[in-house]
Amino acid sequence: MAARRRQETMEENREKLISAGRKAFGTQGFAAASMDELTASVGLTRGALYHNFGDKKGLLAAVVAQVDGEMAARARAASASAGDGWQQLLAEGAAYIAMALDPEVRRIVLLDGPAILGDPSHWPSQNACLEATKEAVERLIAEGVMKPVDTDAAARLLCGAALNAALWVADSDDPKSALPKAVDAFSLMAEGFLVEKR
Amino acid sequence: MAARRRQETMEENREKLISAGRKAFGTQGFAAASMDELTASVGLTRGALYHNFGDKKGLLAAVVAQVDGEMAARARAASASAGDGWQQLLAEGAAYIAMALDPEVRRIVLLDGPAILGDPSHWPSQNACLEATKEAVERLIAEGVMKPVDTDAAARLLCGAALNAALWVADSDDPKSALPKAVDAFSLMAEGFLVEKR
DNA sequence: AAAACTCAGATACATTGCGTATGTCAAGTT
DNA sequence: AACTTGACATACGCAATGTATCTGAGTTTT
Repeated sequence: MAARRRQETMEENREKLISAGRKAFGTQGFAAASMDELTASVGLTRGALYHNFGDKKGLLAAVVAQVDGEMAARARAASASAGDGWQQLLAEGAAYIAMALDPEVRRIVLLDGPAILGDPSHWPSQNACLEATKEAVERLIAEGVMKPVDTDAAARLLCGAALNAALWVADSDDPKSALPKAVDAFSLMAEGFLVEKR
Repeated sequence: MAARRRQETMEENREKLISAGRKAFGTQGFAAASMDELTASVGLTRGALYHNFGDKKGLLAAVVAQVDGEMAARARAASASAGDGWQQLLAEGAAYIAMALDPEVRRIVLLDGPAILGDPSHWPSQNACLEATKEAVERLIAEGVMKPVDTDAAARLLCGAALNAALWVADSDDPKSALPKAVDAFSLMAEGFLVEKR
């Protein structure tokens, strides 16, 4: 057996734990997830966990950062294939609503994340949804498309509306039919920020 | 000592526990609150807790129901002293934003509530914010003031935006100055639902 | 009114799970 | 080749939940 590099295996183990964390936190929730089971499921012990992430919250933070990053990437993709700046903002919103239909995302990023780690705007991962939305809002205000409002407030309202709507869609009796309703209502409400209606 | 009625003392003890729950859950959060300390603080033991509420979550549900009810009352009051139907809706939204500045409300109703008890729209207390908003939206659509959208979706978006904005205000560096920004942006965004701008 | 019964709450116990202190052995260093 | 480092394992203490059993004040029955 060829001697493995130390840093190499450590990185692999970190990745294993984060991956297991996504599964456990996503399905059972943060509180119910046992760190003994989690670490054993990837052939390690809690020793590895506490060495790498400090504590249970540390693993959650790492998991959140990873999921958040992936969400940002998908939102950018959705935004890029849209038309003008305004439609890009709407596309991002719709993308976030759609992403929040993933139970893992809901549980980890929308429910346990804020409850355990505190407000998303203070996360080390700098909550990608908020950042992206804020940048888009700043651009649109500069272009005179959107009315001049506080960009942080507007970004928060838009994200909050989208993500909260997603929670509703996911928990509704018929998610398939609720999704377009949520997206429609979101687009309509967002138009309140427009200088001139379309 | 006069003999106390059985039901009477039981009701008193339930009230004591709920009151202690508000304090403990509101300051320490659900997970960190010790039921031993909580019950002892009102001169009882966990026996009373588990007998009355089944488990820790049961107490949280009772606390949420109480706080939720009080919020609804305050929202109705704010709504009643506003002008026409549309302004009433905005007043309710502003009231919810203001209420969410109370740390107890934030922690219990906005953070731990959804994470532990599940989606607010399925709470036994029937989340008063959603209900009130939904009724207001139905009225306004019937009157032709608001565009015809799905009422559940619109209510969810409005509440989600308001409450999420409140979380932002509370955690911002300068809540005092953030609050009006949040209320302004909320009012502006809500106008997206209007048939004709004001 | 005395005996029988109920049940709200106390007491005691079993279980689980986190975090920490210490040990250990392979990978890296001199 | 001896020494050092540090990633992870092992073992332990502690806290907290939930459950099973007990008790006695309050209520009903005879």
